[in-house]
Amino acid sequence: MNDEKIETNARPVDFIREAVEADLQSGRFDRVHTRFPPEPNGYLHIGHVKAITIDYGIAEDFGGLYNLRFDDTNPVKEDVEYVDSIMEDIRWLGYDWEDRLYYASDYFGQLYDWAVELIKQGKAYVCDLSADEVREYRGTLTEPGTDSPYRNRSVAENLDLFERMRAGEFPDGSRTLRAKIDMASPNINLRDPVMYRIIHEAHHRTGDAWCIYPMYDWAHGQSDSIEGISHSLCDLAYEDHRPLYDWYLDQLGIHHPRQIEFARLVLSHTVLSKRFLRRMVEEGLVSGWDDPRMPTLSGLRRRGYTSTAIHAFCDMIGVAKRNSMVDIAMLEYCIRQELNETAPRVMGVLRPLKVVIENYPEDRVEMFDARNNPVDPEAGSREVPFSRVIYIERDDFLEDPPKSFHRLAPGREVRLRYAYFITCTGVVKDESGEVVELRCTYDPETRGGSAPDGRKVKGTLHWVSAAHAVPAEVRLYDRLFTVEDPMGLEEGQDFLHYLNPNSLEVLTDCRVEPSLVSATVGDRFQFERQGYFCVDPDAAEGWLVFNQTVQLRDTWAKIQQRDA
RNA sequence: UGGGGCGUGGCCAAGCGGCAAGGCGGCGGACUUUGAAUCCGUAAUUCGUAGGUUCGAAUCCUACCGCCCCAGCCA
Repeated sequence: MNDEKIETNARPVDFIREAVEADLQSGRFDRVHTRFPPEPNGYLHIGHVKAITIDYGIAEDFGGLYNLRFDDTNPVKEDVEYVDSIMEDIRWLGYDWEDRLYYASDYFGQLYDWAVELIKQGKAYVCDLSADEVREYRGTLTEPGTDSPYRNRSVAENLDLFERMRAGEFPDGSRTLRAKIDMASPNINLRDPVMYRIIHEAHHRTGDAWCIYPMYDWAHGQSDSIEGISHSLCDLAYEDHRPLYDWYLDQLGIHHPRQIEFARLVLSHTVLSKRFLRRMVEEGLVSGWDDPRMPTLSGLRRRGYTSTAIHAFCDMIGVAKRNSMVDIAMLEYCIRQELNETAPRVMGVLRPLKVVIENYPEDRVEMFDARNNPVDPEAGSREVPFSRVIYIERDDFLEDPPKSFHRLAPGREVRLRYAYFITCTGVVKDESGEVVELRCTYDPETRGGSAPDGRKVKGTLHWVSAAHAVPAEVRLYDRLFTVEDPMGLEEGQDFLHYLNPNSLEVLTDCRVEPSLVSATVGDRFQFERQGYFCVDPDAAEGWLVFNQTVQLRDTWAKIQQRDA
C-alpha cells in the first residue's frame, strides 16, 4: 500500500529548466543552445557567475551548446582589457565555449542591412530630435508619448539619411534611427525605441569602420538569432524588453529564440554592480579588481576561493524570479566545506606570544608527527619541531579568564597540539604592564598530547617553535561593507558610507611552521583553529604572504559576543 | 493613479488541489589532541491580507496590501 514515490534526484530543477523541457517536448525547439553575453566594460563578479552557470549549465544539462558573445555595442565604455579578463574568468570556472566565441560587433554589417530592410518596410525612420527632445516626446509612465515630427519621412528620405549617418556626415547626437512602433504603448520600450545612435569613436574591434552603433535591444535579439540560440536567458530587468525583442525578430521573420528572465544575484555585505566596483577600483578604495575583498572572480580567486566552491554556491542558491538577497554566509560555507576536505592543516601563529618552557632542556629539539588532514587519511603526516621556546597565539592566554575560557591562564594546563601538556607558571610584563612572555612547565609524560593518568585538558593550542618558525605576513579580511545592503541607501547617502574601514588587517609579524617554506603562490592551507589561507602572489623569495580565505567557524567568539 | 514582475520560518528555496522538502544561519545535545569537522535533535497548526470555489487550497477565483523594475542616443 505504501508505494512511496522514488526520488529521481536527477539535475536540479527550476522554472527555466522546466520551460526548456517543455519547449523540447512541444517541438518549439529541437535542441538547446544558449549564450552568455557580457559587455566588456568591467570584470566579472559572482553575480555574473550565477548567470553563466544558468546559461551554460542548462545547455550542458540538455546536451546542447553554449556560446560566449561579447556585447560590444558601445565603444565609449568597452575595452580589450576586459575581454581578456572575462575569458580567463570563464575558463577558470571550467567552461569551454570551443570555437563559439563571438562579438556583437561581428554582426554590425548584418544589423545594418536588417535596419535598411525595416526602413524599406516603413518600420524604422531617421529622427532628428535631440536627446532631450526624444525624452520629452516619449511621455511619462502615465501619459502616452507623442509622435516625432520626423516619424513619417518617406522611405527614400530615410534610406538616404541613414546611409549618410553611416557615412559620417552628421555629428554625434544629431540623429538616430528609430523603430516605428507605438508612441502610446503602455510599455515605454515600445515607444519608438532608438536602434542606432551616432558615436564617432574608435571601437576596440572594428576600429573606425563605424560611426553608428546599434543599441542593446536592436543588437541582442538579432545576435541571438544569427547564432541559432534557442533560449536567451537574462536578468529580470529585461522582462519589459521582451516585447521589443520579439517585435524585431517578428518583423524580420528570422529565427526566433525564446527569452526567459530570472532574478539576478544580490549578495549581502557587498555590492554586485560593475559600475560601483569600478568606482572602488578607480578611487583606490581597494587595490584593484582582484583585491581579495572584491566579489569579482579575480578577487575571489586571489582570496583563495575555488571554482568548485563557487559552483556549489550557485547550486545552493537556486534559480527563481523572486528578488532576494543571499546571505554571504552561504558562500563562506561553501568554501569552508571544500577546504575542510582538501586543505592541508598547518600551524601558524598570527599574533605571537613568547612562551618559555622552563623545565624543557635548553638545547633539545623534538620532532612531532602531525596529521596533514584529519578528515583525509590519505593526506599523510609531517614532522613539526618542538623546543624550549615557542610562540602561541596572544588570544590563547588570558590573565584573568572567565570559567568558560578553555585556554591558557596562570596555573592552568592546556595541550600543545601534537606535543605536550603545559602549565602556566608565570607571566612576564613590560613597563606598561603588557604581557610579553609566559613561563610554563611541561609534563614529559604527556608526550604526543595525552596523559597516561587519563587526566583531560579542555584546551588544545597551536604553536610554533621560536627557533624554527618562519616569519610571514598574513592579510586578514572582513566584509567589505558594514551593512547587509549597502545599496539600501538613506536619503542622499552614498554607498561608500557603509564601507567597512576594517575590511583589511595586515599582520607582518606572524610565525608559521617550517614546513611552509616550500609553499608557493596559490597553495591553500588550514591554519589550525583559525581559518583557511592561501599564498598570495605578493609572496617573494624568503617572504611568505598569506591571504585569509575564510575563518573557521568560531564558537568561542560567539560565546564572547553573547556574554559581552 | 500606466505597464511588467514578485510575495512560503532570520536568509535562500521546493511545492503545479490532498493534508508545508531541503540548504544556510540559529538554538540544544553527543563526540572531539582544531571551542573546527562530524553526529543527532529543534522551530512555519501555516504559506502577504480578506473573502470565495471545493469533501479538501500555499496551490483555483476575486479584491486589497506590500516590494521590485521601466520615462539612457547604457547594457
